[in-house]
Amino acid sequence: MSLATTYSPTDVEAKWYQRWQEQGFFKARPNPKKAPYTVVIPPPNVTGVLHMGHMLNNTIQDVLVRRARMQGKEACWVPGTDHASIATEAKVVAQLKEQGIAKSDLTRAQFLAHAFAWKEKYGGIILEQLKQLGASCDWDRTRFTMEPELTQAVLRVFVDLYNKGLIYRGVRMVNWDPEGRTAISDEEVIAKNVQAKMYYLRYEVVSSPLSVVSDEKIADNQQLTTDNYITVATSRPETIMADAAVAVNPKDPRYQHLIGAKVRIPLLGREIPVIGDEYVSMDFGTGALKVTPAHDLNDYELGVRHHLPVIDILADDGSLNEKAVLYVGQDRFAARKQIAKDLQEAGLLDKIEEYASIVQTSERTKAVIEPKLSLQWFLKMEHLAKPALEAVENDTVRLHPPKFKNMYRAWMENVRDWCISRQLWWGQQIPAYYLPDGTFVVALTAEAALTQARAQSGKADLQLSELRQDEDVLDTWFSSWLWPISVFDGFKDPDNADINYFYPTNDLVTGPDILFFWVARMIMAGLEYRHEVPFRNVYLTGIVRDAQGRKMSKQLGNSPDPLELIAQYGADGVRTGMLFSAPAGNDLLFDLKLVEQGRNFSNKLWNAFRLVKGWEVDATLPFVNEKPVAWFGAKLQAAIGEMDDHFEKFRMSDALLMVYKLVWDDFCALYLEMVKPAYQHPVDAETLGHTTAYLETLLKLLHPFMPFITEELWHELAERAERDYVCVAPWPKAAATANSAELLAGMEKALAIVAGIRTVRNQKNLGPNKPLALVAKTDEPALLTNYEGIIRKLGSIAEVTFAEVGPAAAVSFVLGGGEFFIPLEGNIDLGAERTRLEKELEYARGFRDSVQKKLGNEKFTQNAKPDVLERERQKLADAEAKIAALEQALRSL
RNA sequence: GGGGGAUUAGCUCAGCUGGUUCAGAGCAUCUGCCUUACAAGCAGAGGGUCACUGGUUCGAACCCAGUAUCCCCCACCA
Repeated sequence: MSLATTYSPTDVEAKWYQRWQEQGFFKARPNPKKAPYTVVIPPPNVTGVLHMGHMLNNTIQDVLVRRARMQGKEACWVPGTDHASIATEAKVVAQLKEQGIAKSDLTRAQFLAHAFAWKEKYGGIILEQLKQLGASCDWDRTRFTMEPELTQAVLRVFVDLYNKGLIYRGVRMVNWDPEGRTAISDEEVIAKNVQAKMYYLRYEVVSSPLSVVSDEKIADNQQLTTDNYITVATSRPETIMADAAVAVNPKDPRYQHLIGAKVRIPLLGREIPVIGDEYVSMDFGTGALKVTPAHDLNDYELGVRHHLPVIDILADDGSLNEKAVLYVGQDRFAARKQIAKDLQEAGLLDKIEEYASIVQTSERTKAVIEPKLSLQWFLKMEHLAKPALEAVENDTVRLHPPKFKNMYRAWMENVRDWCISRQLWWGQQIPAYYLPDGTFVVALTAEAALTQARAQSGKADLQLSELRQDEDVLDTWFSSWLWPISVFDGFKDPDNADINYFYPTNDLVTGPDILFFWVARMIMAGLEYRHEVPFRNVYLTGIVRDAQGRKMSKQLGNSPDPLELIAQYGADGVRTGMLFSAPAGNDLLFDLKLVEQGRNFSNKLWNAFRLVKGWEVDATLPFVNEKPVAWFGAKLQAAIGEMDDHFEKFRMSDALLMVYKLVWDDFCALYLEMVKPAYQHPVDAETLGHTTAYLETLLKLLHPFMPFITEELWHELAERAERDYVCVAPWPKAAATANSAELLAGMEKALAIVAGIRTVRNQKNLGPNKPLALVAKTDEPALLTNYEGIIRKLGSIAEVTFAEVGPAAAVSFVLGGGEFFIPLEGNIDLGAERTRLEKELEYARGFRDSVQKKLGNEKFTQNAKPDVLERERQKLADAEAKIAALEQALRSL
């Protein structure tokens, strides 16, 4: 035979992916005769490239989708990409910068032209990469969150929510990203622990309040305040120019007397009041707090309570503006260093302490966030969150693993309004139009806006050119949250065949990092716009880490290139490698060894096929493999049932391991070894028929995991009709065979005898093929007779005989109540044999005693369930039999 | 600071409502084999007082309490 001994995936994979596409197997249409099975892809960034996280995520989706397709469902996997507003804009800005172009030099239209050019060049690379992985998406349905149709959906939703009073515009403290120069949502802010410094600054007291101050109090607190100054602790000395007050706790005896006094901002000299507010903790810092309403949320609220002015000294890029008076134009961090130095020199800095602090950073740009008071658009969340929380609480949407339910609840119960406006260009521009009088209207189109504006202003001659559209775009997630609906055009045409059939989708596979960003909001949008959850199950994958548990990163260089891996090990190998170590919700420690294992498994399967394919049939031969065929049939049925169970519970790893062992251990190592004819001998027709059928069933079970090799072997195994592909073959159904328990138990005993023989071979250093004799003293002679062929073949036993007393020169082993002897000439170490048997006997006795004790316990026999009792009795009987056999064996030594 | 999860063989994890063979798998390790499907392989073996302490129970890896360690999420003390 000319088939190579190793399987080579490269050509095979490309070929089959193309054929599947040609056959249109991945295309899904509403089909009333079939149940829908829908998955929408978490759209990757349009300019992204495949990384290991995508590999895992999409492998899992593909396994689910392929299995559903085989189960006869109308499987629809919708692919697409996300415009990733801030990330993509940042990339484009960086690229332009390299070309010497500043974003500020471009008009909006010019910038967008550059951005779209970039998208045309790099967009969609990732989708091509997914094909190499084998992803069985319906590519005709590929969508992009910023394409015209989806933009329409976004605008419709914006207008609708505005009209419902859920979207409002207002000045609020928001998270400002000075790097991206845009506001971001609370979810896009990541708290980072840092080692920071605490600066203790002196604010000179310039006027005393009317209250009488006792000398005593001043003396007590000499260190902190004197008549001359009050010391304030801050981590941000550069913001003193924005100070509006110094706050102390009114109960604080150290400072009470100063409330109402004026102090002078160090260096700057501006006078600010000392105010009293319960908010201030007396035991933190010096107990005196500088209040900077423009640059801290708490300070802002303090300011509102005490009618303090808001002095915003920071420009959008994080540098100090002219309101700062000092350090104008310097970056906030440079200014911090400088002011510390200047304060020191001026003798206004008491001390600097190291201090473990937390800074808020931007998820995208990593820049330190500035709390900034600004005019933004917000979406009220309360109304939307309530039903979305309920849907998860009552398991209408199930999170896998369920531990995420707690996280989800905590977030939902504390959710704040969503800042949806971004000061960017790449995204959906907010459909709000400002009139010359400063008021605005919200409308789907400029024309509609004009009509509204005329009505609102009472000016019938108002022109379109007089309206100015809001400059901001919407948060990317404001389009992503509509994804399960918008990909089926559910906003444009809410009653179309696709949305009615494919929505709600079934399973969503994504990472827990976007549980709030995306998953929670999709549930909200689904309930608001379809009155139905967008999916039933959410499978949350872990993070792909390296074998040492470190996150994969470019800096560490520990992230393999997925395409390189596929080229080297085959997509099937990589897919199985990833799944071998991917229990839901747990981080996955990626190890090349697992991919190797996956590749080796492909090879194992290939060789099993090679063996079967190479058999010559002789139709005149009788069917000699009844037992193995019946046994493997039973094994297969049991495995299918267990696999289905694993799938229902989203235990993909377990399902894979199940079929892995079924193929490798049961089919290859046992079944094929049992039935395979001697070298160059033909096989009987019935054995070949059963074996081929089994192999086909295994290919089906494996197909969701290893789509390529299974398709290849499916076609290599037989001539197939035009559309007979394993990827659309019916998923095997578990059907219990009548006597399967008996078959399995019988074979298990026979195989234990084989294992006993092989152990003797190993211990005595006999080769695997040297023919041996087996002498059995057993109370189950029928078993031995039934399985004699198998024992002979797998144990290389030439002759099986029964005897009441074993031969003297023999090695023996005890199984159940039976004793088995391998007669050997010469090299028997009687002493060693005795020791081994004695050890075994001691062990068996100990076991028997413990069971006996249990059974002798009245409380046990009264309380235990009957089947448990029965099992214990059986255990006792088995132990007794074994002890008897061992004793007998020792006597005959 | 609040909440959640974890701790089982060298590693990664199963162990589903407490009770089948005195705790399982994969990988790794060790021993022996190039036995014509496969050395990307075959056969076999070793390895765990189930984090610790106490409690409930006839019976605990599993339930309860406490301790320790680790991880995750949330969080406006300057």
